[in-house]
Amino acid sequence: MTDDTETAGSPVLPSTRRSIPIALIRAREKVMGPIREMLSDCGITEQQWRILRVLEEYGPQDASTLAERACLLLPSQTRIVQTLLEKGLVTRQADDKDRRKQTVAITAAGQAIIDDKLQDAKAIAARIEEVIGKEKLAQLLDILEDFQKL
Amino acid sequence: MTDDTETAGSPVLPSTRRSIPIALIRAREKVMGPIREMLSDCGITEQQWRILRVLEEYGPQDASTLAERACLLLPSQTRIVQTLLEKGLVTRQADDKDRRKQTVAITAAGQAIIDDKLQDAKAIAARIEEVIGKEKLAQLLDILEDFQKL
DNA sequence: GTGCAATATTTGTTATGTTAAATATATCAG
DNA sequence: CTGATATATTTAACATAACAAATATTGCAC
Repeated sequence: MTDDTETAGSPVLPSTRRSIPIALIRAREKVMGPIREMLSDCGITEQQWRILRVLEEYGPQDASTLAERACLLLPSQTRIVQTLLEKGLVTRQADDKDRRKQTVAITAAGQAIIDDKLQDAKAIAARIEEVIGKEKLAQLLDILEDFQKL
Repeated sequence: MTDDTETAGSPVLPSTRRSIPIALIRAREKVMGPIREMLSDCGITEQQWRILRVLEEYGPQDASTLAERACLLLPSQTRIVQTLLEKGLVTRQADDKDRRKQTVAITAAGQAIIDDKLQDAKAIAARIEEVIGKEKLAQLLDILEDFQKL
């Protein structure tokens, strides 16, 4: 099927298959399918998982930095961190130097959840690599990183 | 900064910068920033815009097909289409052959909104192309399409 | 110290994601 | 033709998140 089949009256923008934001979300939905399944097993949402992953990678950090890295708005993050606190998966405490800042950190229980899902996550990553190819995947990640320059 | 700076105790998964789902969402957030700004001007949400874009590209189509293309669950889409109906941007009518199916189509008013935003959208696309590069952008879109095979 | 900016949280509203159930139509075996 | 099943979509209900505005606290310049 070419881009001209099945079109409406007069498309004035690039095909949605060649639209960056739509192509990104379509790819992401495909990737997230098995991951959401994995997470629903342990009662963790996508955003909660993202916070845990960022905390694991970068260590304890203030709320603003965490929100930037986890792609969350601060008010949303505050509520998500609260539920993670109740679950005992993270801690939150005021910074000693600047008491406006709240430092969030992952707990052993939080780390345990990541460790538990490690095999699943690796299997999902392997499946993706199998379909897309190692080389293209590396290219993709390189290009995606470039978007941070926007 | 290397991947080893600022790490927590023992990261067991790839850096979030090399994690496909997180890299996809980070890139998408960067791209969507100016687009959300553009859309807020005309009181259209991201999902509403996606529906209009897909309807413009593929023409009138049944709800299931539309949902698949716009990356929306049917119940969410039903509500979004209802608000688009109230705004007069789309129409919905039962299919003649199979009256279970609902055919959704964009109206002239809906098309007008797309046309209105055309210049803005082109400027945003041009900015992305300027930063990422035409060639890499084409590569990116090719690779993202491959994810549909997952 | 006063005023202003910065950091987070809190609150309220709206929109969406998600699951299950309900509705309407179509298909098909008998 | 009837009843059972399958398909397409909507509705309902709840949880989550986006977003905007208000509040509280701290840090900093003057």
